[in-house]
Amino acid sequence: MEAVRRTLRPLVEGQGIRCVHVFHPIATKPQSAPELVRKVHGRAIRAVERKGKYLWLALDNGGLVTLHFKLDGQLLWFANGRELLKRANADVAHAGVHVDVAFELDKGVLGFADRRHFGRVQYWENEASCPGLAVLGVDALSKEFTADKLGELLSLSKRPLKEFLLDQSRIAGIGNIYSCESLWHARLNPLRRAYTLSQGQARRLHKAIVSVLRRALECCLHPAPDFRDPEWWFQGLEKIIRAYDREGKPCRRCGEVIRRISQGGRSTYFCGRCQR
DNA sequence: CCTGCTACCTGATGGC
DNA sequence: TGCCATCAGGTAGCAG
Repeated sequence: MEAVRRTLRPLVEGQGIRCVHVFHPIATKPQSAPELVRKVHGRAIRAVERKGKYLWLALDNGGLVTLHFKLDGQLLWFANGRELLKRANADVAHAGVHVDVAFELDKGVLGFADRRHFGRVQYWENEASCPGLAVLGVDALSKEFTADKLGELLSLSKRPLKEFLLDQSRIAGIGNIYSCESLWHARLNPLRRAYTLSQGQARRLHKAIVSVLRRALECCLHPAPDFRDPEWWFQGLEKIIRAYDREGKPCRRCGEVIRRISQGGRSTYFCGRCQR
């Protein structure tokens, strides 16, 4: 999401929103689509911000449009309204592309698409009024996320490390892939209870989280996303992945077979020998 | 407060 | 081929 924010910023910052289209109203649920259109029409985009996995357009009236991609959401970019209306939800043979919501700006059109319809585009009067945003803990890429802060959070939780890392209300921005990867790098077993870590282990985990996220961000920015291509997806992430989705393959550190278990309804991949 | 379960959707993949 | 089960980068809402 940070790579998306950085790429999107120069495209939209400072631009006026001339027209809002909601092609699939499910994308604004439980908010009403006409209300989103009414509130956002004619406003200007002051900034593009992010916390955890929430991305938002900060508007000139203090309001915001939050974009949450869930599992499959993505941004699209069209040259103008004519191109948008020609291609949005049209036949693939006619360069059609699935679009849920679109914002016609002074120069270009920003689209939001999620065929699975988990993702959301919503309007809020201020940051505090968006519940999902309000409950987020410290952002994992922020300077407030220090080793001491992580140590303190760990000491307050009895949950297994893997579930602890996925809890956005403690640390925001770590998902299933990066939690597996961080624990692999820190050589910590995902089933370990958070509060049982020593200070040294907490520092190791902090270092692992930060380095995994920084390297993933570098990866996702080179090359940067091209929102004009609806097929676009992050390139080169595979080359930094060490444990995720490697069930049955050898651990890249010790050679033991990577295991897959279920924790909190999600898959966890780890090495049972070198992660302790 | 905390934890665990289910729902929300669509599409890809693999076994038979 | 078809059919069915399972899986997917996330969160919200609910019961206990």
